[in-house]
Amino acid sequence: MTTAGGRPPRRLRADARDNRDQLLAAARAEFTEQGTHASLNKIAQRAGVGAGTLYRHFPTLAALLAALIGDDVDALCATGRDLMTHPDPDEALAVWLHAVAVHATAMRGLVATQMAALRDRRTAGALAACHDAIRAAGVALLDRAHHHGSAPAHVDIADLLTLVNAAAWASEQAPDDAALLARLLALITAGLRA
Amino acid sequence: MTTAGGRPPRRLRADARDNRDQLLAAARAEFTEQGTHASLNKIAQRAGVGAGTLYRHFPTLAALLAALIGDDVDALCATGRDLMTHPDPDEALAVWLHAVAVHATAMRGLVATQMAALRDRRTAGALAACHDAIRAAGVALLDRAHHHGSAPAHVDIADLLTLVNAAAWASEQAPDDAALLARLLALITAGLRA
DNA sequence: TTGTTAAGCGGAGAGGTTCTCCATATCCTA
DNA sequence: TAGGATATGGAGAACCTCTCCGCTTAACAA
Repeated sequence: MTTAGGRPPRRLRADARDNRDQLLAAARAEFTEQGTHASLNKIAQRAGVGAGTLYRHFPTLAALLAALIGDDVDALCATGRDLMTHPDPDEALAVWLHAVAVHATAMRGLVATQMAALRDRRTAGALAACHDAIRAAGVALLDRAHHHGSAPAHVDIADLLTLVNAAAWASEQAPDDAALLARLLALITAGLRA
Repeated sequence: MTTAGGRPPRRLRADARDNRDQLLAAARAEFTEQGTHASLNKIAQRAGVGAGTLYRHFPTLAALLAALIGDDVDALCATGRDLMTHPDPDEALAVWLHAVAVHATAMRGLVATQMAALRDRRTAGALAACHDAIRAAGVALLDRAHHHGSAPAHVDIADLLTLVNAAAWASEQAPDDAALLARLLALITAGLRA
């Protein structure tokens, strides 16, 4: 909750803090049901607050998302640290990439919204912190695989993560092909062992 | 223009045909400027017709897109046929995949809209024909690479194309990194030679 | 306890979108 | 040229996002 998560501002009035929590809960519920295309209006309504309140707490969709996925991101980084002691560096990397992809598909539309948000000057900050945390974890695993002799030297972790996210996005578009994500990741990791 | 393109219906009244052409031209212009998030209202306005007319000719965004990209798809298939005589099967496949990706990024948002449309029962038909045509061209090239001994046997062309489209989508999200697409495709094709 | 005040609230409203409906206008054929 | 089939357009319904600002209320000092 502390490394990458969207921290609430310095000090919040008690009622404001309650509303913020209500909003996060409502958003999580609504996103789970509708994907990130859920209406922000409806989230405010579900939380029992006015639209203005939502927009004051979370000026953009990305800010809301960042607050929501912060914990997941921290968990992902912890998993990465654990995997550093895994006996097989190749498998460690593969397992972690899979975890990244699964996280990305936690809510329908998450990947796309994140990618879009990273491009948007207004909102890049909130999500960029999450991204950086993940990249840092990934670079360690990739380095280890490289020194182990299996991964090629010229692979950029940012590119690799981008491709993994893209695969997650694609698998999200085909919800009735549950095995697609695994097949796409296999295609990708095959390249790493080349 | 004949294989996969969105053919106009059987017989069209002369004025209707004119309007249809106006709409396609306006859509192409608007999509080029704004990406596929362009407002359909504005397209109708630009074409000088009412919104109702647009929706009668193209009930959905996907139908409009299918009519627009039909020619591109045919060109892609022709390129595929040409590449069948290329001396190096590996390179032929790589070149063709690159062409597929470039086609997919011709208009911002094209890939995402297509992918989404393929999932939508109302609109799957129009674009599925395009997809099938491309897949047919790809399977020939992949087969050839496989018999040449380079591509692994278990690769599904549909998965490969999905991954290539996903890469195209990702590179579209990062418009200021012009080389990203090439790097992602390199990552993918490295896996094919594994 | 009570008064002051800044923080926070909510919802109407501006301006955008998609998509439908059907009275009207236009083409085409006999 | 007349009449029926076909196509039109734009107002309107129902959504969306995001802003503004008068009102409410928590928090703190006296």
